[in-house]
Order: sequence, then C-alpha cells, then structure tokens
Amino acid sequence: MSRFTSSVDMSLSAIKTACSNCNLRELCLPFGLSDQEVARVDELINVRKRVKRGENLYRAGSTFESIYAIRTGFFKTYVLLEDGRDQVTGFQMAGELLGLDGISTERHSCNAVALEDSEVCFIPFVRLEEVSREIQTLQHHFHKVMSREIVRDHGVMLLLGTMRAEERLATFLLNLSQRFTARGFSPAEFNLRMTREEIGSYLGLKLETVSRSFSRFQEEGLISVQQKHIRILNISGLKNLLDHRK
Amino acid sequence: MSRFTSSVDMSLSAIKTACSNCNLRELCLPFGLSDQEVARVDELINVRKRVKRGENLYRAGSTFESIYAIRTGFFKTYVLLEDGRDQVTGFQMAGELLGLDGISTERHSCNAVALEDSEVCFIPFVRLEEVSREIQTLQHHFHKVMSREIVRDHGVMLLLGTMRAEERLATFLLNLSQRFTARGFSPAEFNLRMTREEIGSYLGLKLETVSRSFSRFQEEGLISVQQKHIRILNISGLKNLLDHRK
DNA sequence: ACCACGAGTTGATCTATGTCAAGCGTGTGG
DNA sequence: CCACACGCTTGACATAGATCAACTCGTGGT
Repeated sequence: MSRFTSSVDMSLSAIKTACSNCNLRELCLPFGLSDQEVARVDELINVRKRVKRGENLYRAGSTFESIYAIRTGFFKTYVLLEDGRDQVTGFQMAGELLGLDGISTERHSCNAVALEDSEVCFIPFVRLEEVSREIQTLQHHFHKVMSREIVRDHGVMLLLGTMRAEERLATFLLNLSQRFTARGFSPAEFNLRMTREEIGSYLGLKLETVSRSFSRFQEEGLISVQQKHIRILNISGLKNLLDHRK
Repeated sequence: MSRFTSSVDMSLSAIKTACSNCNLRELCLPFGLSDQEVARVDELINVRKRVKRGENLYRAGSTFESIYAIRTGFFKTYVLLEDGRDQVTGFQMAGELLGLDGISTERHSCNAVALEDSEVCFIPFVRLEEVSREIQTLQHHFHKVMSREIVRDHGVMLLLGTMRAEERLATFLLNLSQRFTARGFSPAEFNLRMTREEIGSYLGLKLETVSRSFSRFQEEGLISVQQKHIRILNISGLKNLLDHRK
C-alpha cells in the first residue's frame, strides 16, 4: 500500500469530452436520453482526467464538488477507521459513477483510488442539479443511479451479515462476471484488478481466507486461478454454492 | 404522540397541511425550505396511513410508487435470501424516509415492517420529482438524503466487515442514542423497539451473542439493561470500546 | 387477571475463520 | 532485462462467535 499513498496530485490533462460519442453512454449517466438531451449533458462535462494506478481520485474529508464517471479503468472506494482498519466499500468500473457519498455533507466520506491507469469525466454537481431540473429523464435516471447504489449496499450488507466465506467469494465472482459481461467482455475469463487483501477487505475476510477459498474452488473444478487471472469453469456450480444452504 | 394515534377524526385540511405544522419538519424532507416551499411540499403529501405493529409497509417485489416519511413510530427494513436467512438493513424512526430502494427498479428491493404502531406520510415519487424540478432547495435536500443513506450504509459495511461483537453493539447503542437525542429524547435512556434477534441480524451476530454482550456491558457498568429498557451509564466508556483497538 | 408462549439469559461445546509463520513465484520498476 | 519486493499460497494453531440446550422472565392477548 505504501507506494499508493505517496501520490498527491493527479496528472492533469484536461481533455474535451463528449458523451455523444462515448461508447459507455448506455451504461453511464446519459442512459435513455435523446440526442438533444445528451448534448445538454455534454455541456456540463468539461473536464476529463487521467488517474494513474495508485493515485487517489479523492479522499475522505476533501470537499465535494463533482461526481465522476469512469471512462476507462478500475477503482476501489474504502473507508478508514482511526486505528488503521479499513473497509473497501466497492470496486467501480467503466460507466459507473464515483463520489455520490460526498453530496450529503459536501465532503467526501470515503477514499477513491485507481487500481489501474484510468480516465474519469468530471461532472460538476451544481451543474448536474441545474440540468436535471430541466431534463426530467436525466433527473429520474440520476435518482435511479443513487437508488441502485443503496440497493447494492444492502446486498453487501446481506453478504457481510449472513454469508460464509465461500458464499461471499462466489457472490463476488459472479457479480464481477456479470458486470464484465455488460461491458462486452467475457463472462468467464477476466483479470482481477485488486489484491487478495482488497478482496478480503471488501468481503470482510482475511487475505488468507480469500486465497484458501480460491484454492478450494479450483480443487473443485469451479474456476481456474492463476494469480489475478480467473477463468470460471462451472458457473452454475458457483451459483449452487449460494442456493442450497440449509 | 398520543394525539396522532387517537381515533379522533381529523379534518381533511388538517391532513393536507401536514408538513407546515409537523414538528418533525426540520428532520424530514422539508428541511431548510421556506414556508412557501413547505406549502408546495404539503400539496404533494395527500395520504397519511397508520401501520400497526407487525404490519408491512411494503414488501420486496411490490411496485414502487411512493416514498414514505415516518411521522410516528419505528420500522425495520430487511432483505431475504431464498433459504430463509435475512439481514436487517436498517431501523428507521420519526422523520426518516423509507422506500428509497424502490426508485432503482420501480420495485421495492426490501421489506419494511413497523416495530410499533406507526404513522407514515405517502410521498408519491413522480410528484416529488415534479416539485423538486421547481424547488432547488428541495431537490438538493433530497439528494443529500439519498447520499446520507449511502454513507450510512458504508458505515454499516465497515461495522460488519471489521468490528468485533462488542464494538458493533456499542456502535449501535451510540447511534440510537444520538438519533433519540436529535428527536428531543434522553440520550441515556430509551426503550429498544426491536428484539435481540433483530439487533443481531442488523449487526451480523446471533441473538445469544447480542445478549451476552449486553450482559458484559452491564457487568462493566457501562449500561443497565432490563429487557428492552436501556440506560447508558458511561457513554465515554462505550466510545472507548471503539477507539483503542490495536 | 391469568396463562402461555415468545423473548431473553446463561452454560457447554463446536467450528469457521483469524492469526502467525514460512516459503514461493511473478510482474513491476529501475 | 533483471532483481527483488510484494503478492500469494499453504500449514499449524488459536479464538471469537455460533450452535445447542436448558431454564427464566415478562408481556400481550383473551
């Protein structure tokens, strides 16, 4: 982790952006908007930024001004306890929004770090509220996105509160698989961008338990693991792990 | 409280002007609005409903139309797994909103049950979006409320992912105490509305562990417990449980 | 007012996961 | 392109909390 905490500023290359020709449009904020409406959204997104692997997009306590749409790359968000314990609250990939936590107090309440070289669009929040007062579709979609985040969090609470280690890991893999699929990647084969420790933090497990569970899955022929490379060999086998518990 | 739960008839106009003379205004949706603006919000709240202890306000899967503001009473929300395991995702009290989970898919994703006889205001969501396109203050406050829910959920994830049983319970008690205080009740003395099992479900513990932890706190003079009645005797002692872990 | 059953407490034991430790291999940065 | 640090795996052991069980209490419903 030490090499990640050193960075302070992000490489600052402001690029003119346009949702209009972004292939993530249908996964991202402009979902369901007409061309005209997308053009209005384009106007409010005037900054794009690269975030290098290990750099913070924002930190807990920093003032909130924008939400961010991930154009390329992969992030984690996490909260810290004073004593050093931390909890990864999510992993975010292209098309997903970051920073919603900051609206409530005008300060971010968690940290966002790039897990690979990434690019994000800045969406100044005041302007987003402006435009969403004008465009009903945008307003409604934004509400759906926030609500979806709440529902997702409840799912994680269910996982952390009731599931056993292997169920948690299976759920995690199936979720990743499904999100990669939605982005046009293979449902069965992908590279993890995060370490065992980060997976463990997200799932409320120690890294050794994550590692052992991976090994167990492999022994059982459910997946093949080679460091960060995962191949799902038996997806329904993984799903069965979740169903049939007494 | 009694004047709301009595069976005395109320005039329609009294119902229609709910927010304007509701003493929860500053905790609830109309927070920060001018009198004029509150009047606009009043207009969209045209139904109030009693929910008896044990009744569902809504269920997972039911279609989403309204969010609900709790006028009096106490609720829990929970999600279910097919195999019967469940996870309480939150306890809600007067002035708090219920139903935000439903926005994302137009169907509720969790269940809401009254833990005591309660009364809620229906806020038809389509109308809320309408009015919040007109009233910026309302729009912004609503966004803050949703964001606050996300931040709260992250806090629960931290609790479930990293804390030990007694830390979880202490966090829970301190949170309740703080919310009762915000509503003008004693910070140190209150009645739990939920069972040990429900507390356990929320905190990712079994009821026996909750019971044992209560007993331990009592032995240590931190609280006194008598069934559902809690008195916090040493609030900083409880807080210390959270800080000083290596 | 009473009874019965749900809620809570407490003890004894079990177990899943944490902890500690040692060694390996791979991919990243110099 | 190479080296080594970091990430990962695996084993042995420890423990917090789960599970099972027996008993008490108190409260809500009739």
